[in-house]
Amino acid sequence: MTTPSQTEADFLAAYDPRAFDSPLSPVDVVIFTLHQQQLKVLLVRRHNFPHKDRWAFPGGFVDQHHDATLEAAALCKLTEKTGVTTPYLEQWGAVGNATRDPRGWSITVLYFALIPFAEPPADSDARWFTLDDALTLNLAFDHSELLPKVVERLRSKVLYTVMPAHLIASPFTLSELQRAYECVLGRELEKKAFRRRLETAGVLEATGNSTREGAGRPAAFYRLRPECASFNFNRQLGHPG
Amino acid sequence: MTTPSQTEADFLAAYDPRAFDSPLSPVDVVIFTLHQQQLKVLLVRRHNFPHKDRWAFPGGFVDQHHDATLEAAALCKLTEKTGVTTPYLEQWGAVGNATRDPRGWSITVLYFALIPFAEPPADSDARWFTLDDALTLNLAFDHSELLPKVVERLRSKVLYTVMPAHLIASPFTLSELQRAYECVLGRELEKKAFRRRLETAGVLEATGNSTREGAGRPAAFYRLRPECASFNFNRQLGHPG
DNA sequence: CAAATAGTGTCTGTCAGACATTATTCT
DNA sequence: AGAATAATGTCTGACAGACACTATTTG
Repeated sequence: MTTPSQTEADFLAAYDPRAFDSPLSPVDVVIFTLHQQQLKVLLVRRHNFPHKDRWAFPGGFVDQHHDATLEAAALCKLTEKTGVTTPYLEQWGAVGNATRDPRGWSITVLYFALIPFAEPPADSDARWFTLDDALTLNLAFDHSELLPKVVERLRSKVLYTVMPAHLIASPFTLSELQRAYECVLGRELEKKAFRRRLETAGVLEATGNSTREGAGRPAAFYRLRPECASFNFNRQLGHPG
Repeated sequence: MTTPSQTEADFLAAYDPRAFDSPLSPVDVVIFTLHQQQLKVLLVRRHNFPHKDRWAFPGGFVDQHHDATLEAAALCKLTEKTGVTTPYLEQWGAVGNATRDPRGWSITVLYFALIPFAEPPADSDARWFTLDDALTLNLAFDHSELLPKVVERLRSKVLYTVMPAHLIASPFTLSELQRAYECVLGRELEKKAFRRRLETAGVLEATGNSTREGAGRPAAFYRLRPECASFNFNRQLGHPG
């Protein structure tokens, strides 16, 4: 294969990418939002084989000519299904084995995204499911196995980040943000401790206005400082009780 | 492509994996150890194009017939270069773009491993480099860009895990473990706080014996409880000062 | 006024940082 | 004894949990 006098340029000129079987390499995005006090996941119904007509994460193959990077490919899948262009987007990891896709060895790179609620575009094949419903569906490929793992990451990171701020519309009140944390964690938080933590971290900034929305004292509006989008606290929120 | 009456079985029977260009999909492993109070990285010299003769992380393509999973493929690369069969092995993530490999679109799945020091097998093309040296080399592919990112993950996880225990031979003394933390972090830790933290977490177990190694009072030996290999503390070690 | 929601005061417990002190070995 | 290393005692400060309290709005 490599002769003694061959140069790198010779090698590349002669290189045929189809000479070897490469695994399939899809990119999938688990998109979360919060709506009506419930954590929801966006799923699309598959129109093609394999697993035609089953629900799945938005995703697909990298377009080698149009996508410059993996992250760009993931963002593209997300924007296509939601219209959102600047989500919180994080790579969960890669999952690869011989059995997850009936077509053969497949390595998916899984991302997850957090966006404020919006109805999918009218022409879309995508639908929001509550997390509980999504967990009971028999999703395409190994997506039913992956979903709980992605949720686990989300729940564990919520204990030391401001991730729930990305699930709601900005600006928001502290009570709204606290409810977002509570929906993700599935338990209540102490109001005072919650506010003190955000206050001393300095991750939020007040926006001049107040709301009134019905009864009660109006709340101040805040937004996440953009440079704090991935802020990490030194301590985790404590365990319940 | 999909006709109305086609079944999943028909589809799979007709499916040709080579009909589409798949990106290249290597698996690479960044292997760390601790030797002579220094954090070291294992690199191999490339014998083939591209980037012949440059140093690189151990890695290569998945063997679709012999590797059942991505993790098995990573473990296989590691064992081949070090002889170690049960390292601490964690996926760092996937990196994919059109430019990282001159042969074309390539998605690497990057793992990192922590092992107690051992010389590479005699017939091996692998060599330990101090981290500082490795960071100055011009490595193959984008490995010089990736190395600092992997190190960043290591350093940040050391603040709330027992990862350095995997870098040293077991059993170990508390002083040895503390030195391992200090080598990774590049700063000194408070002895009492360090011990109290491990004590109250209950992640170590004493092994009956004591050592003497030269001067001073002999220290007790401990090993990491296997079920605590991925233990997470609720609080991070504080920032220096 | 009462109900509802926003926001604060303050006590307690946990645990990391700092550093002084004691313990056990060797030469 | 003195040097070297291991191990402990204990004070302080940061910050989370708990919960009672005050503040501001609408009806």
